[in-house]
Amino acid sequence: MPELPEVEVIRRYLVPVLLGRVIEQVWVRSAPPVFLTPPRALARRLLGERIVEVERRGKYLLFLLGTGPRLLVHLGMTGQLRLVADEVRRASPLPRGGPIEAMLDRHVHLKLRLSGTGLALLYRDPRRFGRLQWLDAQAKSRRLDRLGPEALTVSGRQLQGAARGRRLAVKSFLLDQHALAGVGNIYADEALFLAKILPTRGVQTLNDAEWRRLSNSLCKVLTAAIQRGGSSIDDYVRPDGTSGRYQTRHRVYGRTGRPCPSCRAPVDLVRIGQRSAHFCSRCQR
DNA sequence: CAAATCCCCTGCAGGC
DNA sequence: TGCCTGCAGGGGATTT
Repeated sequence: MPELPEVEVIRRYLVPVLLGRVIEQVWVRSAPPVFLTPPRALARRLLGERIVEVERRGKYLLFLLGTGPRLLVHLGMTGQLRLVADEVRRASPLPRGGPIEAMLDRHVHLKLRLSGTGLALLYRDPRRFGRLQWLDAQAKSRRLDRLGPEALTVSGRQLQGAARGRRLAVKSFLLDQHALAGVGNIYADEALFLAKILPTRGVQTLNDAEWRRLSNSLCKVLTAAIQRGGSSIDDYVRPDGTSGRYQTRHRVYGRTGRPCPSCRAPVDLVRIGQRSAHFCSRCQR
């Protein structure tokens, strides 16, 4: 689900709430394969740590802890980080089916109680494609080290360099996190539309100007999406449960058969590398 | 080495 | 109403 804009929106929301807070209680549900670090060991290590920074790399979030280690979080397709009131309500049970009760369902895998806030941070993930990992103070992470440059700030030259010697569709290239970090299916389609480049084009066929247009389009689309709180299609919500508003601005993603916002021709759909690609065959070349 | 394929999961929409 | 199929924002391991 979440691509770079959604992860960044979550990060910015969490920073003012979490920084300086101590994790004073940890609850885990052992549901493989979410826990790259065994859940009980993860809980033991998180307890008592102070959160000193929250960083993002590609689609990963890193919670930096006071004694040096980090908690690495990837949200997969349906992962959510939610802030909820962590009160004990014995006298008045929660209303059935209410939003808070929904947050305490079987899909919650981790709950961190935050000092001085009355809040808990929940990790919830129905499909369990997300991952949680403890990284020791000096430990290197192969997952992080192998990521390509950040899509938000990548240059045309960098993109071109990463594609050198490769032969694959430009759409597949944008989705390869080792080539470029942060882009997923929505923003790959949107950026290619803005750059007027067909998703099926081989990377070896793009010229300098096209690589430049692509990097500019990536920056433009990702920035606009962050500004509007990300794209809420199905599961994605911000930590307070509210939806993003960029999904209404999608030009081609999820708009198969509907008019291209630029030329009114119907938006096309093809499969590229097992994933759907939306595009306008008139505007994109 | 690079690229294609399969698989991990749940939930939902659409067809019958 | 139920059952079936296909599809979904990700990415890793395995195969070719």
